[in-house]
Order: sequence, then structure tokens, then C-alpha cells
Amino acid sequence: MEEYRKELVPTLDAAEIVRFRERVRILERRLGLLDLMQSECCGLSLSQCHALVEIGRSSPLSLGELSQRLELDKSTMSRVVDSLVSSGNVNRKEHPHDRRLVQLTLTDAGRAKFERIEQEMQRQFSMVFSSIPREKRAQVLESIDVLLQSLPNLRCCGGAL
Amino acid sequence: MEEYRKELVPTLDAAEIVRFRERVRILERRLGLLDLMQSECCGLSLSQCHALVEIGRSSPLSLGELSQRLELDKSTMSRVVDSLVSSGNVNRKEHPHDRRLVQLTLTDAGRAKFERIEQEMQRQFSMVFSSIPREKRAQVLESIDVLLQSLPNLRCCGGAL
DNA sequence: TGTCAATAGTTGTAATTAACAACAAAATCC
DNA sequence: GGATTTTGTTGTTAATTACAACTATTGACA
Repeated sequence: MEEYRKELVPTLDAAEIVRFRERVRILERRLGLLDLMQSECCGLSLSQCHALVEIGRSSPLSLGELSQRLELDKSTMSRVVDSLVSSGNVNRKEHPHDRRLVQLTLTDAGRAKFERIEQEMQRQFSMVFSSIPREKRAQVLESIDVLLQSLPNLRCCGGAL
Repeated sequence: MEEYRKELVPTLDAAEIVRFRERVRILERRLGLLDLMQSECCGLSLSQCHALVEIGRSSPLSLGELSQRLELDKSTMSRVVDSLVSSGNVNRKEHPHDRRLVQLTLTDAGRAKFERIEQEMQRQFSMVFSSIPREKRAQVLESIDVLLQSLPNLRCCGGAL
């Protein structure tokens, strides 16, 4: 009878959920540190670093585009870009056909920095990936995908708490 | 010959690393949102919410303990606790044997809020976990562990970038 | 036992990160 | 050609955080 109910409505093991929760929490913190490390490395703030990389990957980029990708307000973005322009890493040019738009590109210094960051990140992730036992690598990659597909099922409770 | 070298020094596939990096980056962002959601739900800021949960899980807690667990400076922690005291969620008592120490406990209101948060989080993670195909669940859990073991191999380059 | 070092926490100050609102300039749409 | 929309900047404000300076208390040792 009990067995039957379990089969029909699979009551999840609460302890397993707790473990899952805890692991995800630790993972989140760990990944945050990883992110910080990246910015510490390049001598820029986190948002500056993210912006630099994003522009490096797909310039020319407008301010709006950039703020959408980094999920920041355009005003915030504008000021982050300010700082990158001041530090000589980014050019703010006018779009030739639409003068409302800004075209963001990297200066030579900015591009050099961007390439160093990309290389370093690639190196770092190589180290992490290669320290995963070879026979587990595919499994880990697949699991991340599975997790990414399942996570959107979290939804805010609408302030009910 | 080529084959032999590959066998001996397994050159990792650069594209696979890129994919790995990208997935980890997306995962990080997604988990950040999850965290924000939690705090939005309970009407507290992120750090307030973390502090409340930490105190709820192991009170009485001193300020130093708490700041270590949340990896925040004690001054920051002191002010976060201030806000929780003002909002009637936390009690700041004096330690009976050492008057330097503060004993943090939850008020009735704070405990009620803590328990609602825990329940809600458990519910949410149940949803996520149950939306992972059953035959993949163990694999995902194991993969998170594998990843957590490998991540510490990231290290800052010491400002070399 | 009395002084001095260590510990715990608070307060002053400042930097960073971010958002919202108000605005200016340019383009688009009748 | 004037109303509306789009794009970006500036003014203002709030949250988060750290470091340094300070106070109070405890513990240690001589």
C-alpha cells in the first residue's frame, strides 16, 4: 500500500532535497568567488570587467545592447562605460546612421586586456575541467544542462512570505 | 603519431572548454537570480535574509560567528544585524559569561519568518528537483559534487593580467 | 594583583554598485 | 511637420561593503 502510493505520487525524499539545496548554495557561493577572481585579476571592477569582455566579444555594441546583456540599467551602464573610457579601454563613437546610438569598441589597450582575460580564463577553466576525472566530464557537462533546464521552475512566491 | 601524443598528454578540446565556461557562467547568473528571488520573497535584503536564516539555523550565534559564516566584515555584519533588530526579527542579548559577546536569537516574528522561508525554499527546490528526470537525479547530485571538488583549482593569477 | 595584550563589537568614513526619474537629442510615424 | 518613440546622459538616492579607529571586556603573566 505504502509502496503503491510512492509509485503513484513519488514523494521526494526531504533529506535529498535538503542536500540538493545545500549543494546548490555552496556552488553558488563558489561561482561568485570565481567571478570576483576574474575581476581582481584584470584590475577592473566586476561590472567593468564584464562590460569589457562583452564589448570585446561583439563590438561594435550599443549601450542599450550592452545593458540588456548584462542586465543592468542603461544609466548604470552609461557610467560603467564612462569609467572604461576614462581608463582608456573603450571608445565611444557615434553611430554613422543614427546619432542617438553609441558605438562601443575597444581601444588597443582594451583589446589587449580583453585578450589576456580571455586567455587566462580559458587557462583557468582548462585546469578545472582537466581536474575532473576524465570519465566524469561528459556527465558533468550534461548535468549542468539538465540543471539549467530545471532551474527556471523556481518562481518567486509573489511576496507571500 | 598524433594519436599517440593525444593519448599521452591529453590535449583538451578548446571548444569543449569554451562550452564548459559558458555553461558555468550561465549557471552562475541563474543561481544569482535564485538568490535574489529568495530575498524578494521575504521582503528583506539579501544579506538580511542570509543572516536571518543563519541565525535561525543555529542560534544563539555571536556576531563574529555570523560574519565568518557569511564572509562579511564584522562591521558590515553589525549593521545588517542592526536592521534586523530594528525590524523586530532579531534579539541582541548579552552573553551571560562574556560581556564582549553578543548573543543573536530570533524574535517570535523572526522565527516565524525564518520558518516560512525554509518551507518555501524546500518547496521550491522540491519543484526543481522533481523536474529533473528521475533517472538523472543522482547523476546531477554527483556532478555538483565533482564540480565543487574541481573548482578550487581556480586561482587568481596575482594581478598579472 | 595589576598592567598589558588580545578579543568582540560599534561607529566614522568612503568606495562601489545599482536603480529610478527627469531630461536632451535624434529618429520615426502618421 | 508635429507628436511619439528611442537612445543615452545626468541628478539623486539607496544598498552593500570594507577598512580604520575606537570602546569595552576578558585573559594572561609576572
